[in-house]
Amino acid sequence: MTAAPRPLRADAARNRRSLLAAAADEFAERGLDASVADIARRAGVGKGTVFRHFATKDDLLAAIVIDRIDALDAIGQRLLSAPDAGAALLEFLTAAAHQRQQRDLSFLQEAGDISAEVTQTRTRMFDTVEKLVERAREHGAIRTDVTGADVILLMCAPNYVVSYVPNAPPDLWQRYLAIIFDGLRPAAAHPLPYPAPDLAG
Amino acid sequence: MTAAPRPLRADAARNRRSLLAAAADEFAERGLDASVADIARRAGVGKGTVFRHFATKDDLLAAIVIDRIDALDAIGQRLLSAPDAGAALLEFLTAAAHQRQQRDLSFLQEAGDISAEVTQTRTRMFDTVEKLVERAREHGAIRTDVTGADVILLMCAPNYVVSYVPNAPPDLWQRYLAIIFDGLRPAAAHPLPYPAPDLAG
DNA sequence: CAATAACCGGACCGGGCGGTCAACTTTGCT
DNA sequence: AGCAAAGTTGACCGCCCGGTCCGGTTATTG
Repeated sequence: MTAAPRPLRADAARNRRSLLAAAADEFAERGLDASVADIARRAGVGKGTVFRHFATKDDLLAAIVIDRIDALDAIGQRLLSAPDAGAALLEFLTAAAHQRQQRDLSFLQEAGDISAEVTQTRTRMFDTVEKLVERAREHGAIRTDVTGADVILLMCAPNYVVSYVPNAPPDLWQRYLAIIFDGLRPAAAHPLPYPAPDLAG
Repeated sequence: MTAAPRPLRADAARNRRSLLAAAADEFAERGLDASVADIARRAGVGKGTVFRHFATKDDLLAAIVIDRIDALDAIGQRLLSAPDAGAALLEFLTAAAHQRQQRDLSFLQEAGDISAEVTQTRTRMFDTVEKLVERAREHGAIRTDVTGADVILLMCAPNYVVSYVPNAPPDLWQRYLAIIFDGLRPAAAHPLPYPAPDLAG
């Protein structure tokens, strides 16, 4: 499907790369409403060039988001065959938080349903998480009443929480990931007052 | 301090009230960048009137934020003399989440240091939370290695988490508050990999 | 019931945004 | 080297935003 009709010209490919990098940085610093003009300037490129490569600002965002989600999914896939299922889940969450900390990717979630491709990629990653959770549950590493959806939702909480600390040290998220993960352990085990949601809707 | 120099005229007072209500609703629905024009329309008032009552959009926001924080602080103060310190802390967090769920007040946090008065009010509430946490810790209701700052930071996580569920049932936050609170219990008790932050900075 | 001070409202302003386009430059093939 | 196709650029467009301002309106007071 969608076989690449033509290879990209050398300068175009180079510009595309700097554009993606600049956009990721700019979005990370300024949030979802970083301006296209600033992104272009940061990439050392005219504003028109941005729109040649990405029809819309949202398309640019989608390209970045898909890239990140795919990277996360790959990590998850690999961890599916790790020996300790509980440690694997924790490591996945650590990787996710770490990725979001390098460049604050809170916008990754804010960017809801930008395109069908984003939705699709995200669904793929959700599946992987579901499997990780199931495995951890079977091994008794996490309580039986939490689902993949729960973990997906809680996944970004550490970064969110830390984002309200003025000059936060870069690894502070580890503290809150630890607390939340402790809440997922069987030892915690107080009954949950509400059923888990279905993220497919 | 700041003794009211003149009572407000009847229509002015009425408009001010509708303006605050409309702004709260509009901010809740559209987020921090709801437009002043929309707020004015919703309040059945001209745009100029908004700026007569609140010199700036941020001032309007600050008025709402201060109101909410004060309400929360009052609840906290009351709970300081509750018999069960652990239950009191949980109830405070429940009240906080409930308040944020009625009208999504995520912007409450986003609205960082809008004014000195906001900072001051927030600091007051932080003190109350600190006391609640201390009491709960002394009663053995929560683990010894979590601080007031931890609780303050985790306080808004349930609402945040739920905000990414497409058509979330209104009480879903209870599930995530329960999980996170379980992570605060002594039973969880895995050592935390990072020291707690200082929110005063 | 005036008279006056307080208040209201919406046209208006400057600025920044996402996105377009036609003139110009670069690339890569022959 | 030469030339068509691909790529680049920045001025430009329409739009919406926060904030201003003044002519008209309304509440209050004696």
